[in-house]
Amino acid sequence: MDEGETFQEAVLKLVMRIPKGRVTTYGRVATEIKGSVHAARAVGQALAKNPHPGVIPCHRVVRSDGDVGGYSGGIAKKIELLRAEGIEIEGRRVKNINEVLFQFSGVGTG
DNA sequence: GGGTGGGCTTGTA
DNA sequence: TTACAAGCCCACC
Repeated sequence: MDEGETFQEAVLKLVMRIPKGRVTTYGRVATEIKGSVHAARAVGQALAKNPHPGVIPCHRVVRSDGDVGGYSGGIAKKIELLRAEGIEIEGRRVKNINEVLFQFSGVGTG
């Protein structure tokens, strides 16, 4: 991330790059920024406190297990948003997580 | 200005 | 499936 950018900013910016109908995992974001999957917790913190709700598709971030994880507005809400994008959700997990899983690698277009 | 605790996680046994 | 441990950042005192 840029030196002037903070961890939170980096997370938000990265999540903003997630296209519609796609999702990513906390670990992916954490690895892209800190290179440590354990930073996933910090990623959740950044999203939980996203200063730009609506601009930051924090609902497109799920757990590596496919579970939608949590959501400040409610897990049910997160599921509804994902389904609204065409993502299949079963119970609290993404069925085609492997298909909608967005990868930052190879997206270096901008 | 310094120290501690909690959180939208992950991986292994 | 359940329980435990590791590492990261922000907020509070």
